[in-house]
Amino acid sequence: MTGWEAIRSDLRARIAARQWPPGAVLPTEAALAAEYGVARGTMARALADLAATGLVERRRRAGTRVAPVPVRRAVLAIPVIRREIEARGQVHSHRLLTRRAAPAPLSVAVAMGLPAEAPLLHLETLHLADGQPFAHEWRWLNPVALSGPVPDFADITANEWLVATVPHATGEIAFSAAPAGPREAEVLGVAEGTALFITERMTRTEAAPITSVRLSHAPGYRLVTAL
Amino acid sequence: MTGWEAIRSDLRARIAARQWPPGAVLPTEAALAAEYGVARGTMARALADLAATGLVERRRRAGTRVAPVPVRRAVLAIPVIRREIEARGQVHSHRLLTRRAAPAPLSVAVAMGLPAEAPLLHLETLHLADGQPFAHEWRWLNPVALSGPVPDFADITANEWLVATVPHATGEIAFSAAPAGPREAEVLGVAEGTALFITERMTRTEAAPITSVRLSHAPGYRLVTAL
DNA sequence: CAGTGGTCTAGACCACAAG
DNA sequence: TTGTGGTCTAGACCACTGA
Repeated sequence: MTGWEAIRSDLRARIAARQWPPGAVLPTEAALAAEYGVARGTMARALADLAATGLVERRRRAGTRVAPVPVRRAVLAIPVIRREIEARGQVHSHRLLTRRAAPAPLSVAVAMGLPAEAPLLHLETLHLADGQPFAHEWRWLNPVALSGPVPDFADITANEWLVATVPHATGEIAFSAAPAGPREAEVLGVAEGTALFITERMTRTEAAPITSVRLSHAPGYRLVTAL
Repeated sequence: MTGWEAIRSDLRARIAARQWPPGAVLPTEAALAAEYGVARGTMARALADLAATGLVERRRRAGTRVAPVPVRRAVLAIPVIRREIEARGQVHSHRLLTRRAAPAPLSVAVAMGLPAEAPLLHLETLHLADGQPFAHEWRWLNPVALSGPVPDFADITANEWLVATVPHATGEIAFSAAPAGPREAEVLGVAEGTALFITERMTRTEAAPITSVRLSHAPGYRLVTAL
């Protein structure tokens, strides 16, 4: 463990031991730096990290205090599906079920910030792990946002093509639960109404929305992270 | 926007514009610092932040390269339920449905790393938003990990009492979807089998496991974050 | 107004891993 | 072996905000 990480750990321990109970003010950066015998910059790094995880709150002039009602922050890793499946030691494959140009349904147009009926490309894909249905992907692509030609997605998934072509765009992601509709039930091989874990992603560049995708995961899917 | 944040934005834009395509190596810290006219420390800060979000990978001697297959990392804020409801402008209330000492069921004992039949305290709580069922909480508490007396939880929720008493412990959190069981259906006022969003949390100190809790959210619940 | 955190600098040494 | 990122230092100025 490096220096500033050791200091961070020690501060965590002292907070957990209630040396500074929730709401209490810690000594200033300068005082703590002196106590630990490090430069103020090092102390700042440790404290900034604690603030980033929501353990303490920092304000100029007011100082650093232990969060009274902590809002824990967890980092969620969101890999592409292929990676996710391969990380389990399974083989990923996919089947492109639908590929057609279509005007945006109203809900999709609103979510993407496009006019209703905007021309989009619609893709429907089934992802498989070791040949078993893993997730159903329902995607809308904005061809205007993509300069080059769009592949036919028979060999490469839209996700992988996009991260290679329009890498590192921004967006939002949402998680929810929903009953399987007729199409999801058929494709995933489950009963209609089965509880499914849903991931919805909106991706955009500064210039234009790129894609909106809804992933319905087969039963048993769990999203896990350290806290 | 501060200096290092502006540099981070600019680097993001240059990567998105494929000046450095996925897998490409960026100039060294020193070179970039010279280009932007800042100290190496400032450059390091911007690059470290990009690495933390998974956009670039950094290794000593090998340099900084754009992540070939980006694993995006999103920060998830996990507030206590009261805060979550109040943030929507609704009023939080709760009803303690069950409070009893009971031996741990096998699944709970395994999850908490305790011997089977370990004596635990079991709490069942319904959380309401503006009087409407919001979430059903099914909690197991390890009294051994709690030094002081345990309140009766009629007035304070277990969650709020815990964060005030055993603040800032570590643990894991998992999200999934499941059909409503008979109890959840009854308490939340939904049909049995309804798709519910499930949050499961395990919390521990270094010394001992503290609590295991399963939250079943009423339909319509969504967990949203920026990407 | 004055004290606090936020940021930046110029320099240094070290750990690591690629060549 | 040596170039790269990772970390640390001592100092400085500034922005914010509570007293």
